[in-house]
Amino acid sequence: MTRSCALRRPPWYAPPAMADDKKTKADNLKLPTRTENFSEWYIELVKRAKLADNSDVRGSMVIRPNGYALWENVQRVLDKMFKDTGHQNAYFPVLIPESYLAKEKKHVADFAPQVAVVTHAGGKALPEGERYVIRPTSETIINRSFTNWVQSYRDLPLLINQWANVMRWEMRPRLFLRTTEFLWQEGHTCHETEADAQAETLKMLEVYKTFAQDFMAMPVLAGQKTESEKFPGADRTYSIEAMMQDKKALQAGTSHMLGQNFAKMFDTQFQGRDGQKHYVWQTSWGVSTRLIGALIMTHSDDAGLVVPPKLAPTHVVIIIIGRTPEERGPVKAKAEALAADLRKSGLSVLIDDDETKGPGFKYAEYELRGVCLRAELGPKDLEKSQCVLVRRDDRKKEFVPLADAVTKANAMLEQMQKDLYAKALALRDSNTFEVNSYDELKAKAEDGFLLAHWDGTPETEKRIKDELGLTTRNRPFELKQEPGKCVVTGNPSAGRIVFAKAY
RNA sequence: CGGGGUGUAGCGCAGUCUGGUAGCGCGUCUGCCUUGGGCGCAGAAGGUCGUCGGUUCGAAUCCGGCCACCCCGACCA
Repeated sequence: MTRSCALRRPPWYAPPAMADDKKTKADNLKLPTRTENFSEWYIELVKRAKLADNSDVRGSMVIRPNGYALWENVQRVLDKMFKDTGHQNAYFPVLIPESYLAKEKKHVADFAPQVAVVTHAGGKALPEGERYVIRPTSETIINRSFTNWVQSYRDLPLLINQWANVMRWEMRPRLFLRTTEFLWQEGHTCHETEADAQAETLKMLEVYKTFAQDFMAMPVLAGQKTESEKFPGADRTYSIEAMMQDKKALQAGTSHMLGQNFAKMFDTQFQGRDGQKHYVWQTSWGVSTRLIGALIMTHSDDAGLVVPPKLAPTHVVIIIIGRTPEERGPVKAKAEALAADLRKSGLSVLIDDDETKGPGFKYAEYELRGVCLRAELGPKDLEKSQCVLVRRDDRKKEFVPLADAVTKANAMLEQMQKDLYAKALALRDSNTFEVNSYDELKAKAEDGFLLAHWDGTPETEKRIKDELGLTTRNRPFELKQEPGKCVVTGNPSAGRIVFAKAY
């Protein structure tokens, strides 16, 4: 059928597809490169590594097992950190009476465009005033409970966290980074004094920073957000900001000092040591599945996903090599023994004994999926009592005696964790600049983090955003604050702030 | 919501200009073969060509409406 059809073509006819035939099969399977098109690389990587799919609901995504496994590891580690700092988990409803949001004027005004409203239920239109919103965040409904829970200063501090989904109607969704529905945790706490609440706000920001650096191997700048970047309803907002490989900034976590704003709206009061009624001081803080996007864009390369060992669902994959059952049998036995030993040392191990795929295919496949370490084991290795270990990030082959394999694998993973951090830090440092004039700010707009003096006014901030597409990220604690002159207006500035293109 | 683009097999695409009833690569399935960087050979399955309508003897192809998705802007963790 194919043939007769082809013959019907005029003799000079050559299907355009022929042009691509020079490409090898391997070329066709490759990802777009980061330098060619970063955003296409990202999308393709997410899909090909089977992390997530777009769903038929615009802006919503399906998180596939490979992607969800990453989130589960994020959850496992953070949940422990929260509990170690005295927090408890609870769960609050996904539907919030619309009237709750309206109680906080700034809160409702800023969230309104992003909120999905339930207008019909039980087969009927809900009357005005009895409608529900799907939570975009839970400060309001949680405060409703807190009001009942808190009676006395003895009930404080109240330290609650919830793992949940939230919904914010987004105009321009992007897998993991910005989806209409996303998974997150939101911590909500009540304190007796302003100082206590402020301390909690910074403590949790520090927890996020530690998590980002020690587990995600992602350097972050912790600091305070400006007025206009502040959370609606907070007194102060803090964030951790990371630099992706395309030099754009990504807000990876936030922590808010809420003051008494929500307490006053919901009358959350306690009887103090002085016998008088006082409003509680509150905080809230959260990180989301956006972290998975951050993880990908920080470490991955043109071959696929790279995951820091401390968050990797699979640490080692053992590839069995051999032609015949006679060859494969002993190799497989040895592989299983090795896997058992590796597992005993705390690693997650996969053995690939699929005979229908060649080793080369498997190497590429596990690189795409981000398995940290590949162990190759074949007949030649058995003769020498060795195996081949290859780190995902540098892909250098090492021949290791089987007797040392467990120790070596663990050491390599530990080194990989460190190297990933160092590499990410080097990227950030070499793309962070002090700029001292508007022209320089403009010239370097695409170049990374720009430390500039700013007069502190929302007007100037907006002008820079409108004209250059740069937003303030935060005022990092680690950045020494010395007075200077605003690069736009020349007015006095208390210190430099980070400007960058942002996700 | 504005500007641009794309809808054809599971995925990536050609075919549309010039109408004649659908093809390529990858993947999948079967058999043989192969295994240290995406093996090879042979065979097979798989598509109401986004959707609705119009023109025509005849529409993936021409005309009109609608829908969806992607990219760029406004919003954002």
